[in-house]
This record gives sequence, C-alpha cells and structure tokens, in this order.
Amino acid sequence: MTKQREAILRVIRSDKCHYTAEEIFDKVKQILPGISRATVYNNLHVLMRERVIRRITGEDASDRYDSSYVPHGHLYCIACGRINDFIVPSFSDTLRGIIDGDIESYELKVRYVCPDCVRSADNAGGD
Amino acid sequence: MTKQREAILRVIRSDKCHYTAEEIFDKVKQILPGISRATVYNNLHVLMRERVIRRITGEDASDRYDSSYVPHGHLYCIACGRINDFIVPSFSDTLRGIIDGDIESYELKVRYVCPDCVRSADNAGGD
DNA sequence: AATAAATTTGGATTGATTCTAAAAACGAAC
DNA sequence: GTTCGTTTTTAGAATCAATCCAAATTTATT
Repeated sequence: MTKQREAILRVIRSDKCHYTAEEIFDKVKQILPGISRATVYNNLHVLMRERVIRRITGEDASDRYDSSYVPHGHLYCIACGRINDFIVPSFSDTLRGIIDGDIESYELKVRYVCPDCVRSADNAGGD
Repeated sequence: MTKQREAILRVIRSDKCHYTAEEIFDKVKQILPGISRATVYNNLHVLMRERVIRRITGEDASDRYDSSYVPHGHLYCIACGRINDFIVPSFSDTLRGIIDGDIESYELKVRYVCPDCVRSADNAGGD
C-alpha cells in the first residue's frame, strides 16, 4: 500500500459524495502535491478490481466512484445535481428470481427531483 | 421531418439491439452516404428531448441508444457483450413507494453471464 | 546490498462527443 | 413558385475524460 493509494482511498471515503476522478485528483493534490493524474486512474482501477470501490457511469460526462461495494441504488436530482444513495429491499433476490444466468452486479440510477428542489419549485411558482 | 432524421430513426428501430452513435452512423451511411456524424448526434439529442429514444450509458466507452422509452432494465453479459432487455414488474411503483421526490425515469443495468455463456463455460471446464 | 516486481510520473494519444460557422433544406405566407 | 425566416445539415476543429507509454522511482524479497 503506497502513500498515494492510501491518500486516494482516504479521499474517496472522506464523504459519501461520489467524486469524479478529477475531483479526487484535486483533493489528493492537497495532501500529495506531486501526484499524477495517471496514478489516480491507476489506483481507481486497482481498487475496482479488488472490489473496494465501484464505478458509477455518470449522468454527466465523467464517471464517479462509490466508496461502497454494497449493492444500492443512486438518486440523481436533475435540478440540483446531487446524488444520494438508496436501498431497494431484497432487490438482488428479486433480480435473481426474474433473470436466468449468473448475476454479477447491478447499477440502478433514478433521475428525479429531490424533495428540497420540489419545495423550491413550489415556492417559485406561487405567482 | 428531414430524410436524415427519418433514416436515423429507421436504423434505431430496425433491431432491438442498442446501437452506439458510431454504429448508427455507419448504418445510415448505407442509405444516405453523404450524412455527417454531427447530424447523427444532433438527431439523437432531438429524439431524446422528444422522448422517442433513450440513452443508456454504456458498459464500454460509448453510449448506446434504446428505441423504446418504456421503462425496462438492461442485461449486459460480461462474457459475450450482448445486451438484452428485461422487465421488473411494477418497478416504477416500487420506486415511488421508497423514494421521496418526483421520479422522472430510471436506468437499471445488470451485469451478468447470460445462459448461453454459462453453458459454454460449463462445457469448457470439463477436464 | 542486489534483484525483481510493482508503482508512479508526465506527456502523448485516443476516441467519443460537442462546438462552430457557413451552406442547404424546409415551411409558411404571399 | 418565389420570398423570407427558421431549422437542419455539414465538415472540420475543439474539447475532455480516460488510456497508454516508457522511463524513473519505490517497494518487496532474498
């Protein structure tokens, strides 16, 4: 475990945000100013292979990384852009009941307007 | 409706495959040899805005496009790369029961080994 | 210390997508 | 069917995340 990999992992785990590679790079640079972008990408791949983190293919251009490998869904607010986690109870079992074949993992992403943004929209529309 | 948009839509609907923009470009070129890549991208955006097609953010580098806007999941076989559709009965209702906020759409992608590939693997391992 | 294996680095490269500005096509009104 | 404003198409340039590369450095092993 190099100090670079340690710093990258600490950043990913520092928040339940789902950072992009670029955001991770920026944050690690504050700890290790000399770090290279390639090192960030290298380690993200290593950590994915080891099933420590998971990639979520982003709503925007760049991918994001999830500090947890436990199956869960993601809520993407189309108004404010924030991403939250959520759980569909026993969803893996549900899938196994429907799907023929060996399931490896799933990615569930819901586009929605979060409660906060729904409220703001309601207020704004009161003319 | 220009002849370009018509041809693009026909290609997307020609198969329940989920083509990439590049694949669509190649196929449309057989009908309209002069078509430009930019026109394909333009029209994919227009058709998405009109909710005629849907983008599925790919397992590989490039996005794919789904000729149906009806909610359903995708099965991605990590062995052969094929993509199949599947339906989780009343899943939209399930999500509405769990999630607070206004749901706009969902994307559900399951990584698995399809029955065909499971069989081939079983046969291959018989030494 | 010596050697082998893994990791880091900066820069170049790739490749999908978006942008741009000019030309062409389209559609409505006359 | 000509005119005018709007939309669409086009080719190529630009962008940008991600990957690749080969050399230098670090880490692990004997």
